[in-house]
Amino acid sequence: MTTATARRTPADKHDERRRALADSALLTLGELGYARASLREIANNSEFSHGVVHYYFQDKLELIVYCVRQYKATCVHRYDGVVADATTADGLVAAFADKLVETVVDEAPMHRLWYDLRSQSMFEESLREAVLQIDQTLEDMIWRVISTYADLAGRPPSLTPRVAYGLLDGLFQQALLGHLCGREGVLDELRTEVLELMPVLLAPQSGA
Amino acid sequence: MTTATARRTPADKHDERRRALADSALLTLGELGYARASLREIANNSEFSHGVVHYYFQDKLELIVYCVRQYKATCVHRYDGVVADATTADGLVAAFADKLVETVVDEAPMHRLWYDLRSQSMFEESLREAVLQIDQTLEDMIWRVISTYADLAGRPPSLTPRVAYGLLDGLFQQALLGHLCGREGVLDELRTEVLELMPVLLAPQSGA
DNA sequence: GATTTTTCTGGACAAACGTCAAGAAAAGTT
DNA sequence: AACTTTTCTTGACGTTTGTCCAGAAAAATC
Repeated sequence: MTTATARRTPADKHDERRRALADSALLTLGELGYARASLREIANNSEFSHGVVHYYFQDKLELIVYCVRQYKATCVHRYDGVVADATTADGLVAAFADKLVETVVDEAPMHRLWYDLRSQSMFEESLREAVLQIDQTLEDMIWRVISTYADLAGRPPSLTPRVAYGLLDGLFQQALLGHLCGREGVLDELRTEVLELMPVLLAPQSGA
Repeated sequence: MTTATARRTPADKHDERRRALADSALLTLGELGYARASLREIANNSEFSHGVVHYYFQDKLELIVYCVRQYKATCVHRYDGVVADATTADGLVAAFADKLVETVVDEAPMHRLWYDLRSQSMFEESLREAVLQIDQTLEDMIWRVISTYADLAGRPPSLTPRVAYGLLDGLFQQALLGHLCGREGVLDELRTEVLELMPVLLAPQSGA
């Protein structure tokens, strides 16, 4: 039991299983949404049986919240590369816009789930704490982009982090809906919209 | 039967009943959300029995879509007064911001329902047509404000209607969530955010 | 006022839901 | 190898759901 392979404590294994179950559940949740994804459907799309859910989670809500928190962790560093690799202000904006478009395409199920849960939290109080935390993390994520952009441009941001996040989230949500509805050109629109919006988020150029 | 009081055809009465049922259903939907509002609960909060729903609507989805369309009709002229009464650019912005704040407070249930349904439409294709139509109407509504503002200020808008709506909708949604979560100061924040954002939506002042 | 048509009620149905628990299977321990 | 603990399966439970329907009640028509 003290071999090199037995490095995991039972508690670790328990957590690992929870993570695996949540990973699998996220797929079903992203496909069906919060309301229509039943525990049986979630279990059917996993390697587990439907009873095992209550072995690792107290109830459905705890599973959902755990899933969302886990998703947050993978999502919140999506634009870190954009920030790290940026050398010019315009380059950062272009890379950021591209990454946003890429996210709409590649991560559509996860993001509609996120918007679903945020809407549900307006009705279900037990979801609000997690939602507010995630929203804050996303706001921070966006602000890292904005403040780096401001540094590169040599101009301070003209809006608060909250507003900047609200604006970009609004655009993103519209684009996601349009994309899921099959509207043509919605991705290019998002890109140009972001390219036009970003300069506005900084204070007017002093020497103009 | 040809008296003055019998001016309504049977078809009219049928429509009237549908409207009354939808009005009642909207209350329950705004309280519980799309997923948790069952037809029985909707009927219980109305003057009808749960069976009558299927007399006036084919299924739950048709009722929901009808409700949302009906809500749209009452919602889309909320800012008409603001536009009509405005005499100066700054006055319009102030009145608009006040009206937005008032809407967050007074119409929170209806608006969280709207966000709920828009999120659901990302999963349920049968909701998308109605959602896109309403979104377009809301975009038009916002654009009437923006273009009037632009006229009064003597500066053209610097963004497309789609972007303007996306931005304001993002701010509004954040404020609504914050308000429902009981966060202090969120209403004043929304007001100042809008006051700061609106000038940005117009082209830079020519003579500055 | 009788008859037809429209409107509404309340119960019944199958299906799906979250939850639970008894016991099998596997893993770990001595 | 015997035993304990952990992990998982399976079936069952009580609700709740959307939908349907037989028939009552009301309205309209003649």
